[in-house]
Amino acid sequence: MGHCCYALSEMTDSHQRDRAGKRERLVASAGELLHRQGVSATTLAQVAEAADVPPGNVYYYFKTKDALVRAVVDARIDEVRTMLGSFDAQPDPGTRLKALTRQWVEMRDLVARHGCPLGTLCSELSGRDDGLDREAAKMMSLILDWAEDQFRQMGTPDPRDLAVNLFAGVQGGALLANTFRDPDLMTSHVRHLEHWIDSLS
Amino acid sequence: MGHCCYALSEMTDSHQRDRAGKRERLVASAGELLHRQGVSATTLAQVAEAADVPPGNVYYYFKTKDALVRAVVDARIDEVRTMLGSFDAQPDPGTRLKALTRQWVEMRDLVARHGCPLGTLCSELSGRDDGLDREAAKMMSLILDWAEDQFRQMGTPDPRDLAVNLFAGVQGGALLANTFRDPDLMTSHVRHLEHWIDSLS
DNA sequence: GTCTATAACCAGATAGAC
DNA sequence: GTCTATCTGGTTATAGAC
Repeated sequence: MGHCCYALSEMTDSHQRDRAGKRERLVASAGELLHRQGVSATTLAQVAEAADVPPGNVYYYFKTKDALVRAVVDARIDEVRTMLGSFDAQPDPGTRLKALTRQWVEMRDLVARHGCPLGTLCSELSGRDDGLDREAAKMMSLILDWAEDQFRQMGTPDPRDLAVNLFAGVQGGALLANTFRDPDLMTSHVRHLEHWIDSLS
Repeated sequence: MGHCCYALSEMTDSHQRDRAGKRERLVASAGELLHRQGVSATTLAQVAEAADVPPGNVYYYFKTKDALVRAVVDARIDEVRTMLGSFDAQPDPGTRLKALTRQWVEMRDLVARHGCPLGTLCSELSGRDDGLDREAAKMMSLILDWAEDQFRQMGTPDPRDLAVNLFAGVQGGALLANTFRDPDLMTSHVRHLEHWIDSLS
């Protein structure tokens, strides 16, 4: 997340460097294209070309298109975990919560162009018969549970409702920033949310 | 909007009853399918079948698929206008704003299943080279401008920011309700927003 | 184990029949 | 004026070549 939104974990086994390299390039390219164009509008040929992999060759690395999408979602889940973990360095829950919302300010240009990478995925994957919608929901659950915990540490009543309120604000702000292609909308809206956080302590 | 979310304006010319009837049935069916499945995942064959029109025949009524999508967006814009107009009956701006948010509570089941009919459209149509993204943005502009005006009537400072804050909350709540398939999330979140509105006056 | 040629299918769009 | 048979292109997926 954050500056390096489409980043993925480093490869570990140098024996399988090329293979893993291609696989990861495919997931990275797919993640970017899924964000920019949506899931069903993105073709495997586009993903292959963006990853510099021969077209049609995608099926060697992923049994089906859905499997590739699933890999993208799982990568996002990892990114969310890493992001939340990085906030532990902050001294108090209010500062940690503002470190969360600041992420969306930092990727405001990306958000204005293509929407929140998490929100658009959840929106498009919602209501699928396979488990992909639930997988996408995990991204949001991680954040909501984490935020709820922060509010609880602040000693506020109804920490879950506050977490939902905060993150709904972030997601709704991202949607409007995208709709109006206006990164500044994201910035000023998050400022509003941060003032709200400060008002609670 | 509201209870009859996919409703369209009545036909006017009984001479063209069948023709207009089919055209409107196509727009209504398309609107529902676009909401349920998304734009690019919806095929014209599905729309034709849902509207009980011969497949392939869609092109007699709409030059292209984009033209059909545009007709759906325009119909939504009209629905938004009608909805906002219906709130004029309310006595004061605070009550009018709560009448707005109440709409999303009333369609909470629809929202939980397929997302906000306005938000998902804007999300998917954003960043298109044709003017469809701007057309979709009009739906949101109408609501934001109207809400801004209500806040201004309440005499609050920064009415535009408050309008954005309110509607971002609604849209974000809809996204989370959809992600977790939980209509109650929409209900309780809107209650939170309504308390916030009350706290301003 | 890695990749390519091709199959099978389905989309949007059109020419022309009624 | 209304509708249908068909075409073209592109997509997912696979069988089999290297």
